[in-house]
This record gives sequence, C-alpha cells and structure tokens, in this order.
Amino acid sequence: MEMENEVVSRNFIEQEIDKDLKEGVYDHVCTRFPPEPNGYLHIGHAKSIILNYGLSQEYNGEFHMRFDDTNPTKEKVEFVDSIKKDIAWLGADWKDHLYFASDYFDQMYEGAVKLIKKGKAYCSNLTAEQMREYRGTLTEPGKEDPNKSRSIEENLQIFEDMKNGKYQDGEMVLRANIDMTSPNINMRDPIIYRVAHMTHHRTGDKWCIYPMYDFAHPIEDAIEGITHSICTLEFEDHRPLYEWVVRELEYPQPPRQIEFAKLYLTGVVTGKRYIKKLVEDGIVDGWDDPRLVSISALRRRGFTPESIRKFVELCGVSKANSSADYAMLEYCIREDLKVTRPRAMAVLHPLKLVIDNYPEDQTEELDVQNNLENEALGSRKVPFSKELWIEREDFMEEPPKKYFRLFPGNEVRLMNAYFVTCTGFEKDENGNITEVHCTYDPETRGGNASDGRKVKGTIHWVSAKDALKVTARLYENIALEDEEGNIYNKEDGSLNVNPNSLETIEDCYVEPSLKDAKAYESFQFVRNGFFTVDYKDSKEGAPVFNRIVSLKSSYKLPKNN
RNA sequence: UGGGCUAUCGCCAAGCGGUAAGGCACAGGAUUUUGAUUCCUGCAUUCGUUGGUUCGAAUCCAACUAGCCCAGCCA
Repeated sequence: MEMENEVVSRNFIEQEIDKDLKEGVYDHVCTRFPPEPNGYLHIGHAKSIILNYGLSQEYNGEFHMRFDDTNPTKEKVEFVDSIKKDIAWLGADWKDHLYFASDYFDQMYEGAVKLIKKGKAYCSNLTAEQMREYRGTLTEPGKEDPNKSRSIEENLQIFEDMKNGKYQDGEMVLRANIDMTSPNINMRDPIIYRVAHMTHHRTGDKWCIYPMYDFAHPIEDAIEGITHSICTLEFEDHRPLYEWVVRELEYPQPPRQIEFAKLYLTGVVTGKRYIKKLVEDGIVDGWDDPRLVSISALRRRGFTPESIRKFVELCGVSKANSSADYAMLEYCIREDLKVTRPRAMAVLHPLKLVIDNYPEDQTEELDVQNNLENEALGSRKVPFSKELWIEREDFMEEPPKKYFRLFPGNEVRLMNAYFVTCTGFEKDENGNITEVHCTYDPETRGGNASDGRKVKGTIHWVSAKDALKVTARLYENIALEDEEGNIYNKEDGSLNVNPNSLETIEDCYVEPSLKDAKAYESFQFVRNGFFTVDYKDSKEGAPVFNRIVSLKSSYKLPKNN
C-alpha cells in the first residue's frame, strides 16, 4: 500500500536554513527569542516564540531565551518575570539557556574599543539636534561629523572617560564610522553607545554608558553562537549594519539575520502602545484583562497553549504584511477544547419549566457522559427533578417556521433525560412568560423513546432546586476603531473602545457538579460556548465563568422576544 | 520624492517555467441526545497592471501601480 504522500510545504525561513545547512554555512541550528523587558507579551510575540522554538526543535538545535535589556530607562523586573512565565506557559523550553544582554556589557565595551582601534568608530559631542541635521534626510545625504578627524588615541581616551562618568547624558556618544552618504540611513554613522546615568535593573550602577540595539544585538547573537537571528520586517534595513558589526568584530561563524512579517489580528488591539494606554487609562483592569490579547489575558480567558500554537502554525510565515481573521483563533481554541474538556449544561437566561406529572419530591441521579467524543473524560451524575431551569430562548409562545424547541403542544428532548411535551405557560401582568408547563414520558428515560419515535429538538436544563447559581461573563475583544476607523476619539483623545466588550450575567444556573471546579478549569456549556472558571471576582465562593469563545450557530432566533 | 520590502479567493497561505495546494470564513446537503461536532459538496480559466521573452509564464525580463518600513542618544 502506498502511503498518502502529503505535501507539507516548508516556509521560506525553513528553506533558507535548509540551504545554509546544505551549503555548510552552519552545521547546526541555534535560535533565540530576545524580548526587551518593557511590557507584557501578546499574541504577536507568540508567533516569534513558537517560530524560533519550533525551528530549534525541528532541526534538533538549541533555543535561547535572552532579555535584550540594553536600555535601563524602559525596563523593569516585573516584565522579566511575566515574560518568562508566558514563554514557559507557551511551551518554549529554554532549558539552561537563559541569558541577558546586560551580561555581555564587558564584551560589548571591548568590541567598541576594538572598533575605535580599527578606526571604525569615533566619539562625537554633537547634540541630538545637530545629529539630526548632519544625518540628512531620506532624499539628501548626510554630512561628515566634525568630530571624525580626532585621532584613535583621543577617541580611546574619550570613550574611557564616557565609561568613567565624565560626561553627562547626551554630552557624548560613540558612532560607527561607516558612510554618511549611504542611501540607507541606518548606515550613516549610527550611534552605538550613549551615556545614560541610570540604575540598570541587573547591573545596577556599574555602567553609565549603554550600547544601542544595532550594535548590541549582533554581538549578543554572536557570543551565544546563534546561527539564525530571526526578527521582524522593520529590521530589514538594519541587516547591513548587523552584518557590518559581526564582520568588523571578526566573529568566526557570524549569525545570519532573517526577517518575517509580524502577526496582526483584524479588529483586535495588538501592539504594546495601545494595550499600555488601555491599561493606563483604566479602561481595562490590567495587562491580563480577558478582553485583551496579551498572553496573560488569553490565559485568563481560558485559551490553551495548544490552541495558540495551532493558531500560529495555521497562520504560516511569510514576508507579506497581513492580518489574520480572529475567526482563525476561535477555530483553534474550539478545536482544542471540544475534545479535551467536559460538556456540561448551564442555563444563562433562565426560565422555569415545571413537569406537572413528575412526582413532587423525587430526584433522580442521571448518569451523563462528559464528552461523547472522548470517553476518557468519564461520566458524572446530574440531578433531575420536577422543576427545572431552561434557556429562555428555548420556549416560544408562537414559534416561527422551523423552530424545533419548546412551544405549546410540541415534544422535545431534555438532554440526557426525558421527552417532554409542552402543555401550557403562565404570564405575569406585563405579559412576560414566567413559567412553562409540560408533561414527561417516563418511558423515555435517558432520552430515547422505547417506541422509536423521534423529536427534532433537544434542549438543555438544570434542576432548579439543585442548581448552582453563578455569574457568567461574556467577553468580546476590545475593538480599536469606530465606524470611521479612528483609533483615538477626536474630541478628547481617548481610545475608541466598543462598550459591549463585557456583558455580565448575574443569575445563571449550572449543574451542581461544577461547584468544585478549579480556577482556570474550562467547560463546554451546551449551546452557550466554552467557559473557564475564574474565582478572581467571585461572590461567596461561587465560580465565575468567563466565556472563552462562543459556538458557531446556524440557527438565529428571530428578533422580537 | 532616496533606500529597503511586499502584492496569488473575504482572511491567512503554497507555488520557484509545464498549465492555480491547503486552512479559516462562507453556502448547500447528509448524519446527530448541543440547530454544535462529524461527514460530503461548492467556492480564483486566474495570480496588482501593462507590455515582452517562450511551444508554454503566477513563476523570467521591462515599465507602471498600490501598500508597509526607515531621518530615536528606543528595540
């Protein structure tokens, strides 16, 4: 028998690595994820993490976790901790390869000295404004820095003085000596060291000069023996500089930078800038507010690492700027949860159903499979009694065509229980339906009729006297724009946010078995979607259920009631 | 407008000179104790545009067009 020859295409990065390996440029693969600890990670970072880690696994190579902490003005230990937690949660195992760019400050300093000695770097006291003028513009070349004529000895001395704190912030910088007329602005004698009298979260006050990204990053990669330095598209213009640094510093087997397009989600706030503003403006209750797409928010919302990995794989890798449909992420979490989590009954909008011919004080314990597609999840007992809560939308006084649920005279199945036939209902003085009455057929226990008759509709329920009263929170993502595409409100400069991103329903009823649900445990609620337990705002210890994602529905109830 | 990059279905994305993979979404149908799931079926005569080379072009060449990135002592 011939094996089905499934064509799995390799993304362009894999193709480049294959080529490097084949041509002997490298004999192994080593990748890294190098965040700056200046905020929380979000879904976009997950792509980079999963891509880099995945590549290291695929090629039997190494994966390094490295904090790119070269700018103490923006970085905090809080962020280091949250980033480590998120990456570990996503399943990227850096083993003992945890590094900090700040650990290499001595080597970077030596590298800078080496450049000065080669005549490839010089000190400059141009002010920031002068620096900008001399740099030229996108269309005009830059001018030579007057400092360029200094001798190597003088430069060495000034650079040492910089290190020793003889200059204030902004008074002196070290520039690479490349080409002020380059059409690539990054090559116009970029600054590689600046003075910053600032306590670093790891090196304390040891240094008052700090390397710039363009100088530091290639050195970090080279020191660690990274082979493929994979980053996002905006660094493409920096690649010549990256290569310049590793060449001038004469690293034997220099790393190679490859760029890919960032991951965006349509209609969702990605990007630290906006998330940060939402947090600072108090529109959300922190970086892990479930309406956000930070990794910690997705975790709190009930997304699994598996679902995010699947999503990243589904999105693919290319160099074309693009924005994935949020529906793809939803698909991934449904795919994961539907076979790994139990299906329970929960009534979000309760309506009383009374079974008139059911004994007043009787309670039955019905045995129910947790997940029909996954027997390993076992079964549970669900109490059944005369009075039940059913979903308000599962009864209609005057049903439209093709409505299969409860209406006067119609027989439906109470899921896992009995067939019932609607016999009537009660209304209050305002005409609202308060109670529905029915009779049950004792011959249909478990949900099958002994005479083989069928029903079109099956509805879920919970026993009224046994049910657990809980709070359900239906989350939507925070939308970024208004109808005109404005992110910021023109009047007051606040962010345009959709007001319906969180709906809280206080009086919901779930099966009593869920009272012992653990935090972050998730369930599929029949027809109401996937939910996860979050005790953070719980009243009297009752679980609060956050909706992870709703179910796709091919039946829409008509408007009005 | 200098430089760099990108352009294939509503959204991702394969394709690398031999006649348009796949997934999401969507639409039909079948099965169903979730109107879910599952299962079929449909969904680009055409690859930003226009020319050219070729027996043959999404793939090569040329010229256009559109979008993204770059003028931080941020990363």
